[in-house]
Amino acid sequence: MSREVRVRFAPSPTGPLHIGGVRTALYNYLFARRHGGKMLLRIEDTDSQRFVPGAEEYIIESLKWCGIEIDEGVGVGGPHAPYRQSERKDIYLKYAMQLIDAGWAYYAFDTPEELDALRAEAEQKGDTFAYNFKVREQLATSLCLSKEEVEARIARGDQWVVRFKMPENEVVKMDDLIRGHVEMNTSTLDDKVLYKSADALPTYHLANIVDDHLMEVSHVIRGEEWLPSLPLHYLLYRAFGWEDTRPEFAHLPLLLKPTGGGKLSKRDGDKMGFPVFPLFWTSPTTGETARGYREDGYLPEAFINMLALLGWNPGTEQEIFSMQELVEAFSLDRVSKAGARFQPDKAKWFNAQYFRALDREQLAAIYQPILREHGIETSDELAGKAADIMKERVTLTTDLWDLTSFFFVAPTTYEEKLAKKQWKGDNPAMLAELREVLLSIEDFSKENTEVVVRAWLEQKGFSLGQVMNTLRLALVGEGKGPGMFDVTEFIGREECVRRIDNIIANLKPME
RNA sequence: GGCCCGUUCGUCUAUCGGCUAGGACGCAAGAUUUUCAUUCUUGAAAGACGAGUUCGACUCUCGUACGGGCUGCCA
Repeated sequence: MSREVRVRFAPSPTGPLHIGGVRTALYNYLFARRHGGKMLLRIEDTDSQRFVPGAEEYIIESLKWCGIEIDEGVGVGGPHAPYRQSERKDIYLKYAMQLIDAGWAYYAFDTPEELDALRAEAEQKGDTFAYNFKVREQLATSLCLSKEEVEARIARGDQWVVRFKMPENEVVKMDDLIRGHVEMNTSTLDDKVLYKSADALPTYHLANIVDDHLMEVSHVIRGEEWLPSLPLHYLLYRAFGWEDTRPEFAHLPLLLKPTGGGKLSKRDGDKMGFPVFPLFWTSPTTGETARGYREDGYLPEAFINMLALLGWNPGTEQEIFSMQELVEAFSLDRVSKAGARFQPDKAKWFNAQYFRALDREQLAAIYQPILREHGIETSDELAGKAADIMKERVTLTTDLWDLTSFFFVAPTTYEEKLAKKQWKGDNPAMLAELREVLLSIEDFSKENTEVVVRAWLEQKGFSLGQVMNTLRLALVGEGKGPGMFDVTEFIGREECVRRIDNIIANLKPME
């Protein structure tokens, strides 16, 4: 049986998407593209309590920044619209009732308080309360209440939920594309809530199965935290009579905190010393903010490349992958089983690799907004050139200004260590002489300037290091930066002279 | 606690019974360099433990330990 590949990314809008979610979306996307299928975006907002305004927009913008394209779903539309579960409300009740009618589910009237009490009681005895075959006939459920009583309770407006009637002692045999064959005994499982009358909304389990079926999803690729509910999902497909079209499942290894203490979560914010979100986020309720990869100066291609390799590998030694290359190389059976700790240093390395591959036009586009923030108006050509000269030293795009500001702004202070070493003895006089040499140069290209200056220093018997470092002190102010002839060419003859005059006038020789 | 999943260098990983266990990040040393970087070379660094299967186990089986997930009218 081969059917059209249709996968979905189905986040819950309870806050910003974290990088684990992005990776899940990415693997879904790669799988869809690899097999010529469709990528859907469904918003699972069935928990009215945890809904966070702005989260959906954030998710969409994040995917867009990452280059993960949605073929069908929220923000795009499609044949199975709507794709927001809160807008599909009326669909689910019917299915919940169908399950009750078929004996696969039942009404339960326990209040949250009663359940809390039962849990507390069990805990006191060192037990864990489970809502299952052992207790369901002793509780306020349609399994033991009379039909009249059930109807009366519903009619009078008592709140109820629909629970799945988990069979007793049955071994559910499941197959996972990543983990292989998995078996679980239903006696260890409990009767999950499928539908809640309080807000007339299904829970994840029901909505998920119904929507995946209705939307003709062929493969469910999701985090490993869902593995324990797989038997329930299998049983739901069976209860609905949809086993023939039940999707294949793949449970991805979790992304762990770098400290090793559990799975990465939204609450980690950026307290780990690196962003856990793709984009900057401001909480609409608390006003709290969290850093994002985009704002921190990462290139989306580098970010994606890094994420792709966290839990998957191509089996070759290739490390740098464009999205297209990822699509071509991706396969679920090369996804690893063990959780992966996120490693911030590697993300930086990827970014540095991608940054140096940028051409001047791309560099200018990235650098111009940063320059403007610093009050520098310049041409795209010069912005691109400045960034290009220094690009091998850039890790994050936010490094750019620190690394290249001297191209645009003359130094006002001089690094003490370098000044102590260079601004003494004959060096000030030597620099004054070099000023005249520079003034005399007609063709100020770096190649020509270098020829002239080298000839001069050889004739004078100066050492290259001495001259260059003193000149660096005058033009850059610090012991860093590109080759000095890159600097002279970039800032031009007049600016060179001006900066030399500046240091001679303002910095007293050391001794 | 119960159920489930996992376990190769510090980290991400390769190895699908024959290994001198490979690569990458990071780290260290050296070389190149007008500074800082880059680059290049080299190095240190791993099969959780115990049984079994086998001519042979990192690879298969079982147990133990450890890690993780789930155990909500959250997803």
